[in-house]
Amino acid sequence: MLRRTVTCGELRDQHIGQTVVLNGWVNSYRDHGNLIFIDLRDRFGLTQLVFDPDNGVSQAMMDAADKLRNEDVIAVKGLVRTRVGGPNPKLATGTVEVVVQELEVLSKTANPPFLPDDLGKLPNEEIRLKHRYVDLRRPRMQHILGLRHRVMQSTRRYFDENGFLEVETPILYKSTPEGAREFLVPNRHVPGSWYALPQSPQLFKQILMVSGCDRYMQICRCFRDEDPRADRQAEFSQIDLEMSFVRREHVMEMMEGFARRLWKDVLGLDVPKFQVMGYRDAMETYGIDRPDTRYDLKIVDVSELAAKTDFGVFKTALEKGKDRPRFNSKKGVVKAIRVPGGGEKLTRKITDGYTEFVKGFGAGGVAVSKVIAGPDGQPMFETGVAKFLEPARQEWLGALGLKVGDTVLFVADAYAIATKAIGELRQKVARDMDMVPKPGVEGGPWNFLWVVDFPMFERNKETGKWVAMHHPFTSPRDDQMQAFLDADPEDEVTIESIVSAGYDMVLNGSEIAGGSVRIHNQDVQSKVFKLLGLTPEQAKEKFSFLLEALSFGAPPHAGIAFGLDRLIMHLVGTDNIRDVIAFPKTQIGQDLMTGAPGFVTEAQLKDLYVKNVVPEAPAKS
RNA sequence: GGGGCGGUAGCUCAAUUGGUUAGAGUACCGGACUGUCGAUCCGGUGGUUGCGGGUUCGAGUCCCGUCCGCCUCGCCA
Repeated sequence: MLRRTVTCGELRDQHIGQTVVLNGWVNSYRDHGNLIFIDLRDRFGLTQLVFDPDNGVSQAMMDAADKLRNEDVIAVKGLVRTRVGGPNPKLATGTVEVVVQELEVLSKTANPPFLPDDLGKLPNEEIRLKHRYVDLRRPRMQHILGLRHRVMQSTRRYFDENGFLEVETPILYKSTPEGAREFLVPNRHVPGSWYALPQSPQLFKQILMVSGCDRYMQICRCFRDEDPRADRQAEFSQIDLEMSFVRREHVMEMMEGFARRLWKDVLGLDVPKFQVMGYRDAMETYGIDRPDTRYDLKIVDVSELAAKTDFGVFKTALEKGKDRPRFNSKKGVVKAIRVPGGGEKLTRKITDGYTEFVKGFGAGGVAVSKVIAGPDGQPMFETGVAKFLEPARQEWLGALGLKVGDTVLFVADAYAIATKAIGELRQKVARDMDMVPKPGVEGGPWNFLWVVDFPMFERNKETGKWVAMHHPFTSPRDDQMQAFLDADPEDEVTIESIVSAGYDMVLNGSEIAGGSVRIHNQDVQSKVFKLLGLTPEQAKEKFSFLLEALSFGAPPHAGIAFGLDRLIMHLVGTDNIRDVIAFPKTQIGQDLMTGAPGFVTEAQLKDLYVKNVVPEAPAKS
């Protein structure tokens, strides 16, 4: 085989006169009869080859070149020269071409299902996933694979420099049925016993701290058997981290430094200092715990003013029950968003759509009004709920900062519903108003944000039981520790007021990392388990190894995990997680290329003491 | 589990109100062509309209079921 001396992205004017060997795929061929051009492609770029009979190409070679087709794999030896037909500015190698002297066809292709270019419309995703090896040849996909690689390299460098130890943790792990649904793996040695695949290495990394590792990192695979989304796969990757002898600020500082390094290494960008926002502020002002601060559209609580109107919808909502346990006993709320310039852009049709939209989150609808210039030139309300606002016109204008041309949107409901609905509505309005910058390098800005001071516990909607908002190993904030230990488990008001030492890193409205200071004290851990309704026996059965470890000299420790796939999505500017995973799965967990998951033989099942109870599932014989 | 959108040639799409032999571009095959660069020109092959039923004189089109892909709610400690 003719082995390459240069890649297809390498040749420049300085190489003119050299004899080189190239290997690659035929990206396109332009056959002029007695003159044939080939664009040869590899991961590194494109180079134009010429088969030119005026330059000593034999008839046999012309015949062979004549048969070349897109995606054939070839090796060529030839002379680098200036392009006779003028440069091609679209190619990095566009000033030169290689006059072929030797051709070796390494592999002929069958007619490919599609051509791996980024020029036209992509085939549908089903086809791309089935022939993933063709799809991955596309420059765009090669770029993403390369960027992901660079992120992982940069990650390892940064944490190595900062004293972190890369340690692998088991994939075959113990089932702990809290949290996400688990993937299970039978163990043939003990009939009826099962491993679970880890939702995350959470407990192992804590135990590594107790083990004296001091600082741990791992780029690890995690498994959660829940329905996927555009930004979520059942099998995904985390950059998993844990540190000993630190408090919240130390972790946040280290991780902010990491993000800053990543953006510098990968994109060459300097990221400004992160904002820090309390969970409560995030919920009040943005209606979500991961605010997108790239656009303003702040949410304003107008309950007090709304109570003074004669609008029945507001009044009814304000009478609603006290589902606002974490903050105070206030009942229903009325929340509003001022949309600058909405009067023109947000048509009746669009705002009618908003009512349907918020119904999806359980709210009744959206009340709308517009601010126009009145007869005296001063702003006044018109359309929608204007007549209910007009009596207190100045108060409303003042409270919301409304100007002529604005639209104001209201959602009135019980606290949790109104907050969620208007938070989602805010994001939809921003898209409709074209206020959301494009993602990726051309877009920006990069609004990094820490969200802190989450509640420790929240009520499960169905069972009414306390559940840990982050996970059961999250510590109360240092200044809340004693209050937590002293708290009467029946004292609902106190329990829900306890704030944790957790933190989420949010980028442009998406959670890219989450973590917490961990409990390193057995008493605190036991109290958490108790509040979560675990008896000491149950806690022991599930987590005895952790409790035991904590009893044998546990250092204060804290950690965080980054969603690697989401990080990459931001860095490349895509909203499809499958684009950043080499071999992703579909919505029902299938790999369309390999056909996984598949059926297994009865003999395999018998070995595992597992019986198939789905009669229609055809087992292979 | 619920809601929405989609599935027609290898690929991207079209096909009037249910009406002739389901078309076009591209890929592929054959031919022409010595400076192209998403080459061009001429000709050709290529279809279980996802699958299974039903309605009808007649179904890509209407109805029922089902499979698959995507988006989404629930879910994701």
